[in-house]
This record gives sequence, structure tokens and C-alpha cells, in this order.
Amino acid sequence: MEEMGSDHNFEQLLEKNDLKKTKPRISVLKVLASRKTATSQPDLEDILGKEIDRVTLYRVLKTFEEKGIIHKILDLNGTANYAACDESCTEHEHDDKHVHFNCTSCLNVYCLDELHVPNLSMPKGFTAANVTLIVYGICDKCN
Amino acid sequence: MEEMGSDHNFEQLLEKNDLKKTKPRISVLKVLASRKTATSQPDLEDILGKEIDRVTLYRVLKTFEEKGIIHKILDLNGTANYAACDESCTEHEHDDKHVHFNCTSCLNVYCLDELHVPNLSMPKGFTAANVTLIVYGICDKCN
DNA sequence: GCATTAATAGCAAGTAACCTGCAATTAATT
DNA sequence: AATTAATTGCAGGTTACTTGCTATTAATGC
Repeated sequence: MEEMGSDHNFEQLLEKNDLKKTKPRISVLKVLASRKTATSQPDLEDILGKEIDRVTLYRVLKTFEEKGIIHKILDLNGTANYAACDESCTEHEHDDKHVHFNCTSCLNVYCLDELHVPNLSMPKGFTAANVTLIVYGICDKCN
Repeated sequence: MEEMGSDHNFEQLLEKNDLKKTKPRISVLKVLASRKTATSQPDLEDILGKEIDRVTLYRVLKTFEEKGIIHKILDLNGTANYAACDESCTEHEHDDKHVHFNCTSCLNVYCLDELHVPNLSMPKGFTAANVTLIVYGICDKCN
């Protein structure tokens, strides 16, 4: 089993995606890898506040999302939350077709990787590109 | 077939929900009833801007949502969009378990009433209260 | 190692969506 | 018509996020 979270892995990941290996990017990857739930931009800002500029954080997250390194889930306030993507994600095929769970008590966003989004047949004229399925409720810790 | 959109209907709806029949509320109901797609708060503000205060609009929408008169869908920017609910919606049983479609071109949000959200079995400890399924893509008009 | 340069980071300032507190108004009731 | 509790409107504030521009730095060639 490969060691998770070493800087070397993160550097490889950045290289694979034609991104320069910079301190802010590695910091963000480190934080996201260490968390079991998706993390909101404000939370990331609290955690990384002293290390990197807020605007840089926004841009790092945007770049990572475009490259398929992380994916974005909007929580019940409409705030962006980010989680590390599955290995299968790439820039061209962004496969985050699993279900997300947003706890209405602690507000954490969980990736329910074991649940998959079913195929839906669109009405005539409508073309589906991506699907988001978010379940709201109470998580195991709050229950 | 009942006439849709008469003030009298809206007044009945408000009465049914123990809400006073005020001008701002009736105006909002009128606009929402006249639209085929869900409408964002900013759009509602543009439409109703001269008639009612922005804060009142926020509060009317919040009240309506709590009563089950309308439901809220977050579009791809995380902005709240509102659509009139199905008859089956009440304060206690908010049934908006249909699929929403967010066009990435015109940004309109459609309610795909004919598609239903499938039942999902939650992991141990997780309790589901509500489900949101949003499909992103290109709508019939933009295609 | 040093110079080059294109990408990236940081700073200042701004915007959009939404909220809170409080006083003024108004719908429903008597 | 008077009462009162709900609702509205205004002032001002907060949060998430963006844009423009300059400074810095990672990668590359010498």
C-alpha cells in the first residue's frame, strides 16, 4: 500500500498535470488529502490563512478542479466545498458521478463513493453533461 | 381546467398557509407562476425591483420555502433559484424529489417533473432527509 | 551557477448574494 | 375605529468570490 500524503506524491501529481510544483499547491493538496470530508473554501482559508493568500487559494482550487485533481460540491448554502478526486478523474473525463451527503447539523460534506448516480434519460433536446446528486440529512457522527 | 394565475388563487394559497395576503407576496407568486423555468433571486429583484424591497423579497422567498409553497434549487454558481412547488408539497412533507436541469449556456433551471429521484440506501448511521439531483448540460432551446 | 521567461503568487480593491437590527406600516381582529 | 401582531422597508453589514496589476518564482537553456 502506497504511503499517502508524502510531498513526493503531490509533486508527481502536479507534474502529471503540467502544473508547477509550488508551495501553495502542495499545501492545498496536503490539507485535502488529510481530510475525510470535503472542505469549504472558507475552512481551507482558516487552515492555510497564514501560509497562502486568499486569492491564490481560489485560483489553486479553480486550477485543480479544471485539471480534474479535485471536485467541487456546493453545500446547502451554495458554498463551494472541495474533495480530492478519484484516480479515474482526468481533465477530459471528470468522473465524480458518486453521491454526496451534506449533513444539515455539522454541515460536513461526505463523498459516498459506494453509491452511484443512476443513468437518466433526458427529455428530447436536452443534453446531459454532468450530474450532481446531493443527499441532505444527518451524518453518522451527529446521529 | 382551473385558471392559473388569478390573484384570487394566490390569496387562497396564502390563506391556506396562514400567511397574510400582502402585495409583495402576491407579486412574487404571480411572477413565479408566469415562468416556465426556476427564477433566481437576482432575476426576481430585477423584475420586482420597483415594487418591493430586496430584503422583503428574500424574506418572502424564505417564508414560501418553509411553507412548501416554492422550492429552492442552487444553480451552478451556488445562487438560489426558485420555482413554484407541486400541489403535493406541504410544510411537513416537502416533495421536490424530481430532477432539475441547469443549462450551462443560458443558465436556466428547468424542473424535469417527469424524472424522479431514485431511492438510495444510505450507509449505516446516515439518515437522509432530502435529495437534490441536478443535471448540468445544454437545454432544448440552446441545442 | 546565472540569466531568461512564462507561470504563479500576492496585494488592493471591487462585486454579488444574502443577512440583521430596528423603526414604520399594514392586515386581520375586536 | 382601535388594537396588535405580522410584515415591510431602510441602513448598514457580512461572506464568498473576482479582477487588475505588480512582484516573485519554478522551470529551462546557457
